[in-house]
Amino acid sequence: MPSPNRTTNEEVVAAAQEILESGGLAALTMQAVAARVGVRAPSLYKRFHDRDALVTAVVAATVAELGDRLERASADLRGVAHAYRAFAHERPQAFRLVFTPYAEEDALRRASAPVLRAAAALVGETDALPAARLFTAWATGFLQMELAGAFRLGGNVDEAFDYGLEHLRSSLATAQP
Amino acid sequence: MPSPNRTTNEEVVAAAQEILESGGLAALTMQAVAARVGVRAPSLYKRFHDRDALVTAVVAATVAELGDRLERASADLRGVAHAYRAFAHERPQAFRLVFTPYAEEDALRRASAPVLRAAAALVGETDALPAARLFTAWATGFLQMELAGAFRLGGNVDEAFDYGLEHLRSSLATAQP
DNA sequence: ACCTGAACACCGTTCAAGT
DNA sequence: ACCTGAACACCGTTCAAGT
Repeated sequence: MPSPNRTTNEEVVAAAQEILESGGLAALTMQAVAARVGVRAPSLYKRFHDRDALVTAVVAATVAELGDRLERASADLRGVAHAYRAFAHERPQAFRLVFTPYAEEDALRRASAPVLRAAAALVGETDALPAARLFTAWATGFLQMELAGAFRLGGNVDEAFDYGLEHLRSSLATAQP
Repeated sequence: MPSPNRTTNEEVVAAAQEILESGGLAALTMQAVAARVGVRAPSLYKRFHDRDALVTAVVAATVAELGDRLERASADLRGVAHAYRAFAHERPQAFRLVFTPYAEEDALRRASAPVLRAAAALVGETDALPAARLFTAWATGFLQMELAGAFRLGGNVDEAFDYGLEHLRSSLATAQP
């Protein structure tokens, strides 16, 4: 065994996450990632089949971290909502990739467990799934629009988020159509 | 004037839209677009400053078409919602770019006029803006998740959309928190 | 005036050759 | 066993030269 490993998959993914966040997806090149971990680009192909596989691994790591954040947030829907938004603000580039074909289904399901629990606490187990979907769709769309700058049309964005959150909370808590 | 124009900006954008929809953003190369309109890639730089400017023009055309569709839909929130979803299904690749920094703010505002009117019809002029935002965020997030395949976890997606739509409609119609 | 071939920098990817 | 230089195909972009 003349050559020990000079890096690890985890180190490569972490380097890729940093490059993604500071320069966007276009900056996430095999050469940039390789340089950051101290190897040459061809070495990365021992670890990831191609650039797409590396991006997929980056998104998987992002989704797992998002899930951890939601787990640690206060367990009601308000806590989950604000943790979700805080994560999107800290990692806008990575967040934008969470709802693309790069994301794998089982990782998304694991990360959504805290949302499902918070929804169940509000509306009961029976209606938890549709309620969680309604909430997640709204929060995801809101953040996507906020990150894209679609809210520059005046008005306080923090207040708009809380307005939507409280509206959804009260409507979910009272009735199911 | 020895050389008349061999193409037009509109033709270039239309070609780019077709390539985007059939092969995704990565397939939208200057060479592919040029070939489709019968010129060489360098000619496109007479019309668009760079690839980013061309993609921006593609998104602007998409947003304008989306606005036309929403205008022609039946003017209530149900009609607008289903027209929005139908457009996303027909043009998933283009739709995905609508809420990114490629989209320009004034184009988005024009396209959202029908949503604002439908919201006003439901909740009155005073609360139309927050209601329209709540609806748009939900619909956008739902479609983003649907297109990303995040709803494969069983259940009828059409029913989930209508469930969310009716829930939002009734909660908007009854009370503002 | 518009278009193009040629050129350059850069990227993804492969692979034979190094240690 | 892992890493790399060299090579190839491809892309964005510029520009002098064609008509």
